[in-house]
Amino acid sequence: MPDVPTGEDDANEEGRPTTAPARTRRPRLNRDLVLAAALHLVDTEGLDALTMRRLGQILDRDPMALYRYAPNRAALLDGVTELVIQELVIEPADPDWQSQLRQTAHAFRALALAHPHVVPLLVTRPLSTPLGLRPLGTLRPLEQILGLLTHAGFSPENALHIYRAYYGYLYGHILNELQELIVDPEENEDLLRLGLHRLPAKEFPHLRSLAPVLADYDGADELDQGITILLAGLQERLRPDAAPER
Amino acid sequence: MPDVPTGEDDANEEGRPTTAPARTRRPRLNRDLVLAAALHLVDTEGLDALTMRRLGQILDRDPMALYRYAPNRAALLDGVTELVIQELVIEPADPDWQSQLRQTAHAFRALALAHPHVVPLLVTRPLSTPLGLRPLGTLRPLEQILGLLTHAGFSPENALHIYRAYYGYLYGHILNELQELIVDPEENEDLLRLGLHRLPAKEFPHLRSLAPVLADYDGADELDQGITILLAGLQERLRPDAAPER
DNA sequence: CGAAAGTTTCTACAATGTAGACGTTACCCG
DNA sequence: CGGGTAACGTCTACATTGTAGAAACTTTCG
Repeated sequence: MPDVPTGEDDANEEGRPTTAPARTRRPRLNRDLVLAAALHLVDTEGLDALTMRRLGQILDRDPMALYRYAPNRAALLDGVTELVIQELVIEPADPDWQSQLRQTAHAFRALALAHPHVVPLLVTRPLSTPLGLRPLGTLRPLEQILGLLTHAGFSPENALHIYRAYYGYLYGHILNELQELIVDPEENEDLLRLGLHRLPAKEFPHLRSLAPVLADYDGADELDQGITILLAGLQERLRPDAAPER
Repeated sequence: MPDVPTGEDDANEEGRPTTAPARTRRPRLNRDLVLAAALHLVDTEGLDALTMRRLGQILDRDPMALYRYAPNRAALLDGVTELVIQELVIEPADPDWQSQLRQTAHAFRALALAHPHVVPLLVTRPLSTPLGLRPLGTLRPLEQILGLLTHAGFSPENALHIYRAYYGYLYGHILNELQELIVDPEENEDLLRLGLHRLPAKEFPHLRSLAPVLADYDGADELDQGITILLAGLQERLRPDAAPER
């Protein structure tokens, strides 16, 4: 528990003779402040560190104060997810939809790598909320991509299909990449060798021999290849400017 | 809290004059029994229902007894994931790798739909364990797919790339599909309409107009299309029997 | 200055995961 | 078959968590 006042008695530091001094260093709370603090906490210490008490302590409030800004902890998590998703910027103006999608994919990847602990929320939290009821911020990328694609000449239905394949792959890639990466990259290779060495040679011949390849993983490149493949396939199957005929 | 003895005092039912009678209806516990019960619980009531106390109650043991079979709750969850993954069968013999991958994809999808509450574990739990240290059961599909692909003539490196793109898309599709489906399909359409209707028309024109299309979603078809696209792209890019030249 | 609305805190509680010591049962070997 | 040993199960206890409800404080505005 770092970066906390840690006063014995966590009242304000100087006594309170004057009426106004306690106000210093306690800007009025609001939802954005709370969520920002929550995100920071998750980023630096992981999901489990985000407890009401801990967050209250960081914001120098009683934990109960947080309930003014989120009805419960789950809502707080949703807020964090939304915050992260909102960082994603899409340029729906660009007429070159392929390069646009590619660029967005990399932006998304960067986002995920910047907030690895949030990714599990990102991919699973929406499972608890039906699409129609999600916070607007969460739906915006979907809308924008749809816009991008219809603007490029796809029928709405095809745009939706493309979006699904695209986001599907994107999510999956991110999960894959994080799985190979989240560990301390220093010991990564050793751990990998050691770990794979443990596997029974007869049962896992391929995996074992791939240790070196697994060790140097280029996520950006892997993503780019995947997107390329996908886009090529998509373009061939669903032509823009064509009637929906899939 | 259904299907539980619910005796006031949960000692054995008749007193204990004889020494052996309490044994009835209490088969000796073992890891598989515990995990099976855990999976069943998760399947029927969701992840949050899986508490040590609840599981102990179901197995008619003190909650502490479970710690003989899993060092902690997280390990239990991992066990459940592994259990589900092991249900996935892959036929590495089939020389037609494309149809094999397609078939496996559908098998995986079926698995996910059969255990929707486990999917979040499936995709995120591995994040906590470096690849080299995962339980064998978890790595087996990876190994098998690699086998399948090298057997089909791909270089090990290319096999790995294909695996990544493939599993990436697979994971992503599943997450997407569950997001559109997990709600009670009865009220699904209404909820969707209502939900989307809430969106500001100016900001979300495309999404709003897609409500009907969103409402009838054919996951199997969507998956199949995606796989087709991906495989086509892959085949074109990485030919089997060719030297690795990507 | 005083009332009303909005914030923050205090107190309290039920539920959870799990450590440690203790009892109980099953099994094995002489 | 009898006793010893190791595996299995239980009991008690505790620290931590989310959060309800009422009370106190702060700010705002008439």
